[in-house]
Amino acid sequence: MVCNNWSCTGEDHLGLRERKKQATRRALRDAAVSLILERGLENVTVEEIAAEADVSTRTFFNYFATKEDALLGDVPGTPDEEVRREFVSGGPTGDFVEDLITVLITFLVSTDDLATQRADMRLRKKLMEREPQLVRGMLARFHNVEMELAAAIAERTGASPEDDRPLLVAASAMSVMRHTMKGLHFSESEETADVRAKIRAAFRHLGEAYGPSAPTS
Amino acid sequence: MVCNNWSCTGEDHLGLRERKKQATRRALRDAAVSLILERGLENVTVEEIAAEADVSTRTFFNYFATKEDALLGDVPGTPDEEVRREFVSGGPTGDFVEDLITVLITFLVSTDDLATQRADMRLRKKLMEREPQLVRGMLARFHNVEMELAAAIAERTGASPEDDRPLLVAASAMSVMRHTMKGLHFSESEETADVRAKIRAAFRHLGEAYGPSAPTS
DNA sequence: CCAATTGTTGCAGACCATGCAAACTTTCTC
DNA sequence: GAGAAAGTTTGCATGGTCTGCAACAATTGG
Repeated sequence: MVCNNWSCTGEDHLGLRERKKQATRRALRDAAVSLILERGLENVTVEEIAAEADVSTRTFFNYFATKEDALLGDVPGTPDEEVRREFVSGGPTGDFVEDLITVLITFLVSTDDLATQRADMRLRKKLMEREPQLVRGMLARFHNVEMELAAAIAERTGASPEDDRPLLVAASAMSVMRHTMKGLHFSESEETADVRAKIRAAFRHLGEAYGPSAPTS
Repeated sequence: MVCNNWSCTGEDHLGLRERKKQATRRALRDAAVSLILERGLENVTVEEIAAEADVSTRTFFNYFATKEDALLGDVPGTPDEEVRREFVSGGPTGDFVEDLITVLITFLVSTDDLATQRADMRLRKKLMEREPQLVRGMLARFHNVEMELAAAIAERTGASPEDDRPLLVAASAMSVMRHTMKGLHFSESEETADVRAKIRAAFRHLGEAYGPSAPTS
């Protein structure tokens, strides 16, 4: 990978135009995050963010629809298409919960390199603590993921379109994921296996709480 | 209950001032809902809503912080205090899931009379279908409920403050509730017992999906 | 180097939302 | 009841968000 003044993350053989766009986007995002961590969501205007990133206010809105968008960024879009296909066709292990966890994890780690990813996650966590209103927007994004996940589950289990249980399972799985994320620190020492174990424990706890032999905890 | 030109729902022995306020609030809410169902969220301004309710634009904002607020209204606030206390102290049946369902149901039915309640719910459903953006706000409201619920669960189970499993259980319970609400029609023929059965079935399904003897569906 | 494409910018304008002070209405007190 | 106290409504001014448009600038491809 090659680094220059503008870009350090993407593929190299992109045109100048594309690289500049990525750079501007990142500059805006960074400006938004740092200013708002410093002064709070209400005390920073789009105008100031744009100025910090050396572009016009108007340009800000060419990149992000709202101020929140600049902060929450391009969080978990769709899962990796390959992972999705494997899940739908019953893989990789054949165990429903284990395979579900695999999919959930791919929502967390996207295409960027791992270090950047983790740093972004830590920043996002800080932002949420500073400005709880942002949780709102985050939940909305998760809702989109939930829909995708439900579709995948329906496909894997062969549920009929009227059957809405896949929606239920997807919704609760997203609860598990949200919950697990809250407990993560996104530090260097956190291994994927640890994350998997945590998610597994959460599912197990739900199974025990709601399952056939429901205890009182 | 006594009805007059302004108010038909609340207690009767309220002062004139209070009755007028309730009436204005309802007028604004009704105006917002009907205009937006008719023309869409983007094509109705606060000015128009206020005009329809015969108050000034400024007054609108004395009642609601945002346009969305007028639509989603005073949805599930806190659960009935009495129900909460009973749940916390291990009642009413002693079975965790059953008692949880009881609490969830009280979130759905508040102090208003049942017919109004159901009509409001139907309207809200229509609004959501017409304007999916509103789901966002609804999720945010549910998030508050989730926190309350988690606190109640923690209290009942005696979990220590660092134990975050109550949060997990509350989150998934809210998923169940959201899911169940989607399947309800809020018609006159829907009995509380039916609702309870549906929620129970959903919990059971989760228990089976994630439980010890996890099947592949 | 020219032409097509794409990105940036400023401007005008609509709308949302809040603070403030004046006018008005209800309630309280005597 | 009359008048003071408390609470509500309203207009006005202001600042901020966001969009459409048209001119301008930069990149790309031949």
